[in-house]
Amino acid sequence: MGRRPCCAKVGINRGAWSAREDKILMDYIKVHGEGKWRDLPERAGLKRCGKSCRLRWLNYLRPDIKRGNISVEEEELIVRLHKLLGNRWSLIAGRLPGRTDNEIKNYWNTNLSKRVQGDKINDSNEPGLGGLENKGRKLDCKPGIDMGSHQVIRTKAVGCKKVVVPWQQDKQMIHKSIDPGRDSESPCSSAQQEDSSFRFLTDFDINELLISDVICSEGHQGKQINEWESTVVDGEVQTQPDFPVSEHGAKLDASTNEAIRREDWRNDDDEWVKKGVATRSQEFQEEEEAEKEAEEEDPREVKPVAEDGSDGDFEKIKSLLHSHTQDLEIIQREACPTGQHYNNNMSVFRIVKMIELMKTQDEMTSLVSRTTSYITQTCNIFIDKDKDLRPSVENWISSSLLDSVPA
DNA sequence: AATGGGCCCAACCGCCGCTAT
DNA sequence: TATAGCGGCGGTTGGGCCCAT
Repeated sequence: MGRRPCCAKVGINRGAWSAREDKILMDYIKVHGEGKWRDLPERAGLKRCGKSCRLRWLNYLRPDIKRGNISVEEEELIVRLHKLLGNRWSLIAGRLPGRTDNEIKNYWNTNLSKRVQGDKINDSNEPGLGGLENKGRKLDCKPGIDMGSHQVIRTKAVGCKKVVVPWQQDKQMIHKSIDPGRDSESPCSSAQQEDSSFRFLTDFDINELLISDVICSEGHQGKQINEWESTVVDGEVQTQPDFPVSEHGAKLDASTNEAIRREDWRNDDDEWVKKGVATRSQEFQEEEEAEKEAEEEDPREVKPVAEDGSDGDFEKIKSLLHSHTQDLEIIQREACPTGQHYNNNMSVFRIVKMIELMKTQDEMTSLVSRTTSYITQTCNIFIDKDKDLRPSVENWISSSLLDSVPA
């Protein structure tokens, strides 16, 4: 299956943009906004390829682009993010407001990569950025950050094959499912798994998400899991009264540094898993007890509709979900300073990407735990009570999410 | 002053993921 | 389910500039 070229090659201007072309493009975008790049040249009267217009706008004409030299602080951040993420320039650029991926890529290739190389050769015995100099400047880098060899975090969509989300009555299974060292066998009965209307909430292996996707995913091929994704996104933001969404922006840098500092879980997956097995069993027991206590007092706890036979909790659930889909907007806004919004079909893996720099692994584990718990809790209400009502709730969850996510 | 080499960076190219149909 | 199309990403290119000879 061939792809037609993005534009006709004949009659198209190439090379450097003239001031007049820039003005036409800026004026057009000012009126019509970004997007529809393919049609833009014709509509705007530009003899340019749509992709060329997009690039010109994103890398040069955008009003929020920061001009001037890259500061020492920015440079250090680039180095550290590159250590963490590898050549994923757009992600790195997302952490440097006003800087474009192209600019950072160029800066890396022309300045930093050589110095990193030199650092590896000349300074192999000394940890840190000892050999990293920039026109007389020396980066003030924290000890323990090795410029040379590193293992980057690679996020990748993970195919969801297994069912691990447990039923309400066996809450301990929730913890089992997120513990990398424990048995990942599905706690759900086959009959429950076959319930197609519920499957979109359960077709998900948290073990894979945690180990392969969050920590260092490799060898997995993504696939679309839109229905489930929406729900988990919903759960992700809605299930955590202790999740300080409004403070995320302020915590971005601190959490990034923290993520980089935590060499222990990045350098060796197996080692991390071992550590996790050793320490998490006890942690989860403690968390479980704490949760039990908290649940008894939590006014937001949603009781099964079956208890009093009314549907009143449906409205309560709707209200909770709605309030947290608003939180999702905040997360998006603060996690995407470049304005690069994710589109309506929010996937959990995109969310993971967004927050991977903001959250440590432990936070992530806790996040998935709460998400799983909430989804399970919510669904059981309808499984227990009213099979006819459940699809409408599922639909409502999906549609309300779509409404709440900025285009 | 002419020339050649190196550097910088805007722009291009090709591929890929996602979405709509 | 298959396919077409769009937007985005990362690697590469090449023109212009600077500097040493």
